[in-house]
Amino acid sequence: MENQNAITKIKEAITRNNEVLDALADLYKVFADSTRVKILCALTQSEMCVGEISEFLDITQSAVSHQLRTLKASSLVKSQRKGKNIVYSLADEHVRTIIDCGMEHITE
Amino acid sequence: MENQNAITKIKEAITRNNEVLDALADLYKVFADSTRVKILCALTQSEMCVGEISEFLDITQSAVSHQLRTLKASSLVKSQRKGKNIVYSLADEHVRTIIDCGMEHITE
DNA sequence: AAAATATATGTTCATTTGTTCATATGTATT
DNA sequence: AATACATATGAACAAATGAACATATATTTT
Repeated sequence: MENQNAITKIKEAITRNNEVLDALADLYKVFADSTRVKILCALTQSEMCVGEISEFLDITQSAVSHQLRTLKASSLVKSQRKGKNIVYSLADEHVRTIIDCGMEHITE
Repeated sequence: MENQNAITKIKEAITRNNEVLDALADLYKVFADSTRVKILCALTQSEMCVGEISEFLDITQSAVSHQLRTLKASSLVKSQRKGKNIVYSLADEHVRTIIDCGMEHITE
């Protein structure tokens, strides 16, 4: 059973990396919502405060805030107070890469 | 209002690409489940039939079949009958790329 | 210190999603 | 053709999710 052996090895590898794969799925969960994707996409262009995002996505300020919280918890965005606003921006370049990565699959 | 103008342009860009961004979120939705990620991950190593996947993930054959259906609908896997089995494999290299992309963010 | 402004949080509700169970479909083997 | 085997499908149900509403918190401006 040559092939069976190969399958067993793969099974072991998956089991061994179980937590990492769970974390991977969790990361994609964050990108798996069009509101969040749009927020992230906007932030690749420029930092923005909550009100601005709320205004141009045409959803409640509350909804935006909740989503930003999710994004922040996943270390995808960071925030910084500027005057009376809290300005959000991308945490690092990974976000851009991940978005581009997905885009390639779509636009082919 | 220099910055306001920039925001307006971003808003327009997001609105213009609304469908694409929705599709992007939909794509990520497929990766946003640990069962599916594990299936995809396994398939990067070798093609497999439903029974094998079911066995090593330790979930119902039915559950696997349902998830494979989702994966196929998103053009991430393809299937082919071989004898009495139906063997699934990755549809293209994009899957590998997308997984690697996310991995980088996690393992840092 | 009070009022105004911006953001965050708690709760509720409707919707979506993943799994299991039962069963149907389809192919291979006898 | 009948049986066994592998996969797919449908229904039901529990859990997760995203949005809105109401309200709390925090900072700035007067």
